[in-house]
Amino acid sequence: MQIGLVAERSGVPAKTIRYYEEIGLVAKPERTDGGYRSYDKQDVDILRFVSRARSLGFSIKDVRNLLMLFEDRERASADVKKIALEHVGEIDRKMAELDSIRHTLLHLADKCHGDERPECPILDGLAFGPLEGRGE
Amino acid sequence: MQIGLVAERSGVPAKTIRYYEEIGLVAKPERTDGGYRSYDKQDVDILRFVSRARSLGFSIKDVRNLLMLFEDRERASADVKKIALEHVGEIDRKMAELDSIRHTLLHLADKCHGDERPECPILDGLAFGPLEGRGE
DNA sequence: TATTGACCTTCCAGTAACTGGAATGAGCAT
DNA sequence: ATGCTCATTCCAGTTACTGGAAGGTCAATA
Repeated sequence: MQIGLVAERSGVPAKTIRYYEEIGLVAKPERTDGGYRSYDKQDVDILRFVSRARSLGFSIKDVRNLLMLFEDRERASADVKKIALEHVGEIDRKMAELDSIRHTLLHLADKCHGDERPECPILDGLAFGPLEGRGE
Repeated sequence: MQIGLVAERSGVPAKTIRYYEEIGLVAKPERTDGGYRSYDKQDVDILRFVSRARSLGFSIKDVRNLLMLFEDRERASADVKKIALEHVGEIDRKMAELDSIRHTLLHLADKCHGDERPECPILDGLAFGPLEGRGE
């Protein structure tokens, strides 16, 4: 499978795939006689995973750690478990924040009567604060 | 309130706050006689919102649109409602993706027996694909 | 009142993570 | 052999910060 198809299937532009290879985020693929990069299905899966994580605000460094978690055969099983679960915690935090923005938006939509009158008084209130009883 | 305190309370570094001002993402604040920027509580709320959105993978452009949604007094109410709800859809998509990564991680953690033996055969399977019946 | 120290200012340079474009090569179809 | 599409490398540009220098503000203290 060559890079264009992988790009299409994974949602990661060919340019970005080459960049990821350059910085060592993903492994160098085989090359055809003509020098073309040659990928398989798993590469698509990995790139899709990377794409997902990136679009959710994980840094390249984060993603690197996550991938290492899957690939590292040397690391003790208990370690992997521990780190994986820590990442789940991080994800839960992100989900809570998404939900917070979701609430803010829903609140805004709710305040709009849906007619033509321009009246969505959200900034006048405190729509941006931590919703419901400030945690921490 | 001066910039350092705002930085601390919003979680956005002072440097970044100045940058956001420079690109017009947030409004220029008042200045004290000495030339210091002077903020109020709402500025903190706005910056916290920005910070949240950015850390969840929304681009500056996205954030700009979201903020405009709250601030634009001219736009028809029905419009605002419509756009806000579209953003909610986008957020739901993000939440599903987060959940997908969450599942992948949980699956990995589950496969680790927790003892010392390095055996977490996740890449050997298909842990990176769309989990359970490929949607789309 | 002078000075110290924390915090602020602007400006400019550097980094991270892409992204676009030029120049060129590969591989298949007419 | 001539297109055409897709690939290659390389270099330059963009976005969104981030660090550091050089210097000003301000409250507290010697």
